[in-house]
Amino acid sequence: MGRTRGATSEARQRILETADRLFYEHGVRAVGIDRVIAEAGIAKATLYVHFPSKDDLILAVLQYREKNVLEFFRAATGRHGRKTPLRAFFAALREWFDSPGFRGCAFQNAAIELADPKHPGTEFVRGHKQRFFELIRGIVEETAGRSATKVAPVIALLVEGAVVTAVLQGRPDAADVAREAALKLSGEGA
Amino acid sequence: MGRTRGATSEARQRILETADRLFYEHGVRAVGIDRVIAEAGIAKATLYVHFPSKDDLILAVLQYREKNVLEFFRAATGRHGRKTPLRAFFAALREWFDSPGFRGCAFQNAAIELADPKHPGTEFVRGHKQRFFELIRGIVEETAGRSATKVAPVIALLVEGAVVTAVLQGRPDAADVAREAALKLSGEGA
DNA sequence: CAATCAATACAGACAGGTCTGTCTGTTTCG
DNA sequence: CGAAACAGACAGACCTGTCTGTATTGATTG
Repeated sequence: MGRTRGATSEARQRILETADRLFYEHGVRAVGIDRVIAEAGIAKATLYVHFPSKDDLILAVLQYREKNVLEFFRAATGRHGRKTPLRAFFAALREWFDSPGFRGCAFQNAAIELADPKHPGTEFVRGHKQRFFELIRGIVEETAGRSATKVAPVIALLVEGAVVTAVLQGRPDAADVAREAALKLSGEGA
Repeated sequence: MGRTRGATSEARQRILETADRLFYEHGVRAVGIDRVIAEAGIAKATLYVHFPSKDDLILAVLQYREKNVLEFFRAATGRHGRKTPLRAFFAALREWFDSPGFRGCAFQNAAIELADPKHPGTEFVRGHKQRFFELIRGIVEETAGRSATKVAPVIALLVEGAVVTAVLQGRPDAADVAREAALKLSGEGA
């Protein structure tokens, strides 16, 4: 092995994917480095070559995940059939809630586990939530026009609330409650 | 020492208060038993007499905290001046967000950290959320009458969303966004 | 009143495990 | 040869939970 180098390494990618999966399933603190290297099938030294510390790995995983998350919602909102963008967004949200292994927002979860507002991971999560809000605001604007400035923050709260509620209840129903309220708020009616 | 016994022990109470504070500030996993006993000023054996394992302590702390939380909101909602119960509730929510050391919902945080839906702590949190919802529903009913059945779940989502948003942003603004939306939904107008 | 007993809490060593991060040496492949 | 990854031992810290032995205190009893 040992062909590519730096940010495009195969081993690096395998580490990211494995850590992402394990961190999401069990939490960033509950999963040790040893478990990541065992399941990724790589050597410990290799991991520490690519990520100087576990905190660096956590941050890299969050960045890696954000790409996928934003892509998922943009794609799902884009390929809406006859649905409006807002309806398509909530369909994607519901789809996410229904997906196997759903355990809420990985960013929120990580921020809570890190329990330190100055941790690089937490700061990244803060940025992510702003970017996610911008995504929502863009979608709301397409439907609600200039009243979006007022309703977008409310819809964002509904979405956040639905995520934490769904994961705790183990049921996706909260997505529908949030959708109905959001449609009404945005003037789409139920 | 050694005067009282069982559930009324002074040492037991000191353990609960200390663990509650530490668990809330740093998380249930980040805080070790050694730190609890050091800051509570009790012996390790004493802790294990009252709580057979750390998981038992976590559960006991959650139960202890629920008493205080429900009391806080019931009291705050009860002693509203000219405010309606719903307005008083959101005033209390805002007060909580502004309180020093605010770090979101301890139950939600614990459930995320435990990352196991079958853990006794997680199951208790699930029950707590139901009880908290009933509290909200009761308050909404006093204002919105029979439409409460429809709007109470939405308001609950707004509240949950506001909590996680406020703690991540480090700002209490989300409480006001949620309040305005909730008042409108409940027919109180802005 | 004085001696004793039971309950409670104390201090802290200890075992056995896990954690992160470092390091040595080997293998694979271009 | 040289770059990358391999395997895995190791250090040092921390974790939970157990255990031994001591001190304090209220109640009991002679």
